[in-house]
Amino acid sequence: MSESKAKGTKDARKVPMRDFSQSLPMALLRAREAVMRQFRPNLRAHGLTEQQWRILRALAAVDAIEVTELARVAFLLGPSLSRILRDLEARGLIARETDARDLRRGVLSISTKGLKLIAQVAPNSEAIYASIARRYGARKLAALHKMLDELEQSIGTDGETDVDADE
Amino acid sequence: MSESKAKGTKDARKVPMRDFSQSLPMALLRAREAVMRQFRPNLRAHGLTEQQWRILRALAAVDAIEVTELARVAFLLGPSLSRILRDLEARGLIARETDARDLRRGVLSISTKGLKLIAQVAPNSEAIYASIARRYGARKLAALHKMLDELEQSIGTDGETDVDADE
DNA sequence: GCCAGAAACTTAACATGTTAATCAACTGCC
DNA sequence: GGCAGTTGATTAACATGTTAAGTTTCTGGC
Repeated sequence: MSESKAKGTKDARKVPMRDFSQSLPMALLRAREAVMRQFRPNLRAHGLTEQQWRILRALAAVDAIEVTELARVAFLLGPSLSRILRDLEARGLIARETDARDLRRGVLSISTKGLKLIAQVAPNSEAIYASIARRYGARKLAALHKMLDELEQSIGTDGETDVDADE
Repeated sequence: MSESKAKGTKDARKVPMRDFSQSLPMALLRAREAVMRQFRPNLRAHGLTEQQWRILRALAAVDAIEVTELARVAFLLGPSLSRILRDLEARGLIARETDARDLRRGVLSISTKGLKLIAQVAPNSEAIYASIARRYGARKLAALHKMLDELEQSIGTDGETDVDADE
């Protein structure tokens, strides 16, 4: 019933490697997609993408913030951020000015219009999150967060994981 | 020293919502990125993207497979898959033919050249994975996999999570 | 055996991810 | 005080994510 539809499934393996079922990136991707599938419709209904929403939330949490720092906080690469900021500014959801001490730096802040939009989206978004927490278990969710953080730490710390390195 | 550089950080919150630190999608994204950052250089050195690698791996594990089934297995959307298959076929890494019984269906398989490429990439890739498993802990990694699967299950099962739904 | 509707892909259009290159502004050093 | 090197940010170019529309082929009912 749930067997693969591929022909010759039985021992058709041609290379010595883990199966997808043991792929960590895949597992993380699948889990994330399952979560995001819950949020996207709500965001889309308000004309927002996931990344735009991340930026608005980050801006709403502070008075003002520089572009580079925002990229770090919202976990976006510079080029993506540049494009999105251009759009959000054009839509009047954010405001930007230049740092007087360092003309290279851009300083961003959310607009009143942006805050209103957040107020419209947040409730439903929070409810969806609560639903996930309820179904998965709040305690378990906290444990998952902890394990993900630790994974990030154990990887980020040191090691290039370069096989040919002496170490 | 490590405090936020944003001005007025203290209680600058303007909206009632969770902080990013409690965002599940962000946590999953960060963890995944930390992992992928380890693999990407190796793949890129062989002219492969993450998704192209997923497809080759999936094809190497079977004799032949249909496009739709491959999309499911490699967790890619149809449009992305179409583009990637076009490129991989042009590079001679895969072969495709049409199902004689149903001319709509495309049947894919990996080529000898594709298998050779996998053989070149896989060892290093496996070593990187082993390094992650060693640093994070094999037992813990297995537990994380389990929790991610359960998260996916608890979300995927039923519920639209629509706040306005009666349920 | 024909035709409406479904199914399997593919194309299209727009947004983001990713790396490299560019550009303007700043910093340190001589 | 001027220039090499660095930094903050954007632009460029290509690949994928995402949703909608289009194409070809099947399938079922008449």
